[in-house]
Amino acid sequence: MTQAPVSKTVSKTVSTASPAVKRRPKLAELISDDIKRWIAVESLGQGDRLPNEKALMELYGSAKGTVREALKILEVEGLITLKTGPKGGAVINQPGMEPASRMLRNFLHFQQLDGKQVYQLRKLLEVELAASVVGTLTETDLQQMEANMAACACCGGEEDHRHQRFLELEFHQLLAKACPNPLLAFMCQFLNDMLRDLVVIKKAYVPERKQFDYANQDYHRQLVEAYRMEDSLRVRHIMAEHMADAESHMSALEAEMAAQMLISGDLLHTYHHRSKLHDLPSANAAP
Amino acid sequence: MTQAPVSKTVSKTVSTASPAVKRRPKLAELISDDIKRWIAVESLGQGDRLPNEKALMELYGSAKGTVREALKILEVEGLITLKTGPKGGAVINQPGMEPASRMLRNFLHFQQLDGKQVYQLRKLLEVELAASVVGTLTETDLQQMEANMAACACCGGEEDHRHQRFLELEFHQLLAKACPNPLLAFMCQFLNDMLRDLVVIKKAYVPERKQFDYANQDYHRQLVEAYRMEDSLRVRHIMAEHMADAESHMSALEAEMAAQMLISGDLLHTYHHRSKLHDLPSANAAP
DNA sequence: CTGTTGTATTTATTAGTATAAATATAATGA
DNA sequence: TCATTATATTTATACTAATAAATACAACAG
Repeated sequence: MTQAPVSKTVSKTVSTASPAVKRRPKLAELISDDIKRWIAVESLGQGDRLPNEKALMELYGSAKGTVREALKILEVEGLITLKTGPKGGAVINQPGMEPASRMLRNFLHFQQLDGKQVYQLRKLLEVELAASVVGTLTETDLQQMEANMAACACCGGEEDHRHQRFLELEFHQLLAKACPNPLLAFMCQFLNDMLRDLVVIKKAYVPERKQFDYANQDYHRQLVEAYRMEDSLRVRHIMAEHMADAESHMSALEAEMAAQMLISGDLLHTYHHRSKLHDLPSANAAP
Repeated sequence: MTQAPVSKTVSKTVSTASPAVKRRPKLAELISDDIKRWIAVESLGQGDRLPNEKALMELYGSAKGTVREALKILEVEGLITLKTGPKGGAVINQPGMEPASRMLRNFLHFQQLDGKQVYQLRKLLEVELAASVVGTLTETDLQQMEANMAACACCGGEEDHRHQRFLELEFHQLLAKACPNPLLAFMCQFLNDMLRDLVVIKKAYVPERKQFDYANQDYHRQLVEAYRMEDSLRVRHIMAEHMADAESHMSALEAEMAAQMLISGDLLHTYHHRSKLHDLPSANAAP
């Protein structure tokens, strides 16, 4: 009815604005960008609701599918969640680290990244992070860390060494969660997640290095001790040693990572599922 | 015809696989995950083609819209690009840093991040990066850096100080591009991009501090000098000083960032466009 | 008051159709 | 022979309509 010219206006405005080089922006992208701008300008947050699909349809003069695609973009970016039913629809969601983490893994999947490079960063960032939480750790935090150490020490016998590594990394995640610098926290958590998934994937990862486990536990013990007396310098020193030690124990298995980066977190449990695409008669063709 | 049971099979398999807590995964997500798995397992890259929409429709026994949504997800994640025409369709694309960068900004938009925290990381990472490219810089790289310095020195007079900052950051981008560690390179480029957009947004950003510009130019000059003689320690020292100096000159405007994080890069030029959503009679409601 | 059932609302998915864009190929002209 | 133009084909893009699924809320029975 009256919405057709509206659609025309939008697409024309932007197609002239982006002068030459790139492709014509798709309608759904324009809409999602517009909504994003709206979120930013109105500074919406957690729980605020977008108009429902029908309203957006007539607002932008687009069809349902187009609006859905726009919303899908925002959903993939973690900015909204879509629910069905009344009180459903698109609600603003302040994204956690997962979307960013997932994208970073997508990026790294096609790069060559080895364990040495991971530890090049970990040696810097974990130390900085460790120092940055001195004085900000609550008693609850410390207790969680101690609980983690207890779990580590308890099942340290003939149990699965992979579980040890899990707990070891969980300790560092606790630290990261307490970090006041969100960027630093993100980077450390990302590195920990990568190492954790590496432990999952490489099932051969059971090199019976008990001494390594014991050393880690000792480092953690010393760290908590230093945290309790809020000795920043000591924390730095211990963590630096801890990371250097971990790097030196880095197995050859960790040397090549970034191969299975795409299959992250949630997808790991279905890793062995056959892809439907395998049944294709002839699909790919590389010139 | 025969594809209806296929669809049923997929949804049933996974709905039982994810036991309790989360919502039923949507069909489009399952498909996109499956394609992702396919990409990883077959280790496809750059230019390999996915089957066209029709083929995917009958392969997964889903409707066009669903397949389109699945492809949309992969497109947002930067893993494929969709083109029309013959030889068009979905082609694998190894994503650059942009998608990850965008998501990270989405995340940070809702956190509180200030300039101090940015420099907490920059002081570590830029130094490490600077040192890591010693010996790997090509003559071309060095010439580009010198060209950048020349541009910096030339327009240094009464010109726009914002342009100075642009060039200054461009110098660091050159370094980042040469870094062999993709993660370190990403993080440094991300920090630079954030600072760059900050310069764009804050139009009031013209504090006539010529001394700062001159100091930066001198640091850069010294860096290139040290790079030419491949003096790793000297590079570290200069960059550390450079960053400390930059932090000390950090303006109050940079203190609060992370407010306009959502409106990144490409969207900045349309920043003042009115959002269509503003015309809404009554949309949002926060309980 | 409590638990169940029904109903309304909203998204999710499907189906079909039509349009526009991009490319390859054939036809045409020089 | 070569370049240019026209045409046809392939493909995504967009729209319309209709059904299915899920949830909140109200009505109802115990």
